[in-house]
Amino acid sequence: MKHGDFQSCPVCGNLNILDEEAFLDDLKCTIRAYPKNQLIIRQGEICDALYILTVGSVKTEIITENGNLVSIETIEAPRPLVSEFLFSDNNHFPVNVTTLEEVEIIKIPKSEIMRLMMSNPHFMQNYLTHNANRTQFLTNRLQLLSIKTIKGKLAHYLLEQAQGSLKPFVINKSQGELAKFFAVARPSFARSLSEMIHDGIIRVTRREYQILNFDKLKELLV
Amino acid sequence: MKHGDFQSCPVCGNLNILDEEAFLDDLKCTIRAYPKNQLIIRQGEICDALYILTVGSVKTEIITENGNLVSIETIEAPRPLVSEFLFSDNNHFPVNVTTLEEVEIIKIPKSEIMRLMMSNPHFMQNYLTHNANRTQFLTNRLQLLSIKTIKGKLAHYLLEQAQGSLKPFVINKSQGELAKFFAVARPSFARSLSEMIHDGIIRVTRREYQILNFDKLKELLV
DNA sequence: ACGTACTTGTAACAACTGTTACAGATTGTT
DNA sequence: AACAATCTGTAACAGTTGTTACAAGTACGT
Repeated sequence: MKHGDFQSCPVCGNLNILDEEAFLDDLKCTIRAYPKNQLIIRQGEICDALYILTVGSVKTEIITENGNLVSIETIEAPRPLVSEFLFSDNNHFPVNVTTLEEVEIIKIPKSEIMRLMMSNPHFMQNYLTHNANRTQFLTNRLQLLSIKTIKGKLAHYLLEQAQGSLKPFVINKSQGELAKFFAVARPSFARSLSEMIHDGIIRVTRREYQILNFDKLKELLV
Repeated sequence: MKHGDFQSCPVCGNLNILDEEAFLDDLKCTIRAYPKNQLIIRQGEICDALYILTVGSVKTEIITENGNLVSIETIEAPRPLVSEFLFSDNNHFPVNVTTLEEVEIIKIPKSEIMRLMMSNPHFMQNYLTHNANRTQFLTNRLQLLSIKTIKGKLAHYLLEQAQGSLKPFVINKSQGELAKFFAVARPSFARSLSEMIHDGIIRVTRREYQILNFDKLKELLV
């Protein structure tokens, strides 16, 4: 079977696998494709396998009690999906996962992961590092959400994305998606955005953003 | 050396250690005590060891760009501190850790953790499970912060704490601490709280909370 | 090129939250 | 018991955000 780029996955890469086919056969994993815009993991479902996205991209979201969706992130192949929950005592997915395009996913049972972990120190190290990175991502997300104003959130996010450069950069999200990312209402986000544009702090063309005034942008964090 | 309850730590427990003294001596770890109200880990510092809190309790907080503090959680012995960041690529602590009382902390170098992980499957399993639980905690925190109203946040939190019971329960945080936990201003929190009391939804005596009307409380989530 | 689905801009108003300030209550300490 | 430190209640006002609604713009497939 032909399949996606397995070896450059942050968890499954660098394992010194000579024969990938034989390795995957031996692993008792299943490979499956899903169409675009399909909900493949529901919040609350049991998590007893590691999912590896080898082709395509997905998004993860939380459903809040009032039915709102808060986006967590978009994930692009090759990368594990929600690997950080596999070993938790309460092994239920805390998020929804939805495909953004046609995807291919390898599903590896938890028992196999345990075996791999024991036998392959590289795999273990990869897994630990990946999960630690995930936690840092979530902590950063927490910090973003704890900023009280929309302009402050956007400033935090833009400063992070721009990485100190004055060059324009693309944020591949619509305003609606950004609003969900910031957990705010879409028209409110649009208002804050247009005020910042009007004040000459940033410039926006389609999904291309450019910071015009770093100092004013940083002031919005205060 | 006498020290705290090491063996019931979620990561270090159940390791079939016969001689704890010998184990700790062999581990090249250091044990150290800190006084009350001391900042022991600063946000941004390098993280290259596992910290295990064996006596006392600490709190963790994030400093946002505008200088506000957002509390993440309080941690009680015995438990590892910020173990979830030890293996990240960017190995800086993303939080401050401050003692709430006199504490004792065991510090184990990262290299020793790697060795333990390889040689002791129990330790590895413990570590994985603990970190997975931490990630679930953070995801839950994320969900809480994404609720837009203060009453909604409090409702979410109280419903979680009460666990379906009508009996009073204690939340060991002041209003100021709860406000920091919810990332809102203290007087705003007090106002929302007093309105909910006035509306007969909850009853509060000191730090004892009781839900009087589950239905109305759940409505606040909408 | 046409239509559909999605995206953006904007307005008016209600609702909510932050800020600042101060007085009174509670707690822990000496 | 007295003191200091912390915590709580509350008020007025400004500032920010949510809601709803609608028009206009853009992207995409056939």
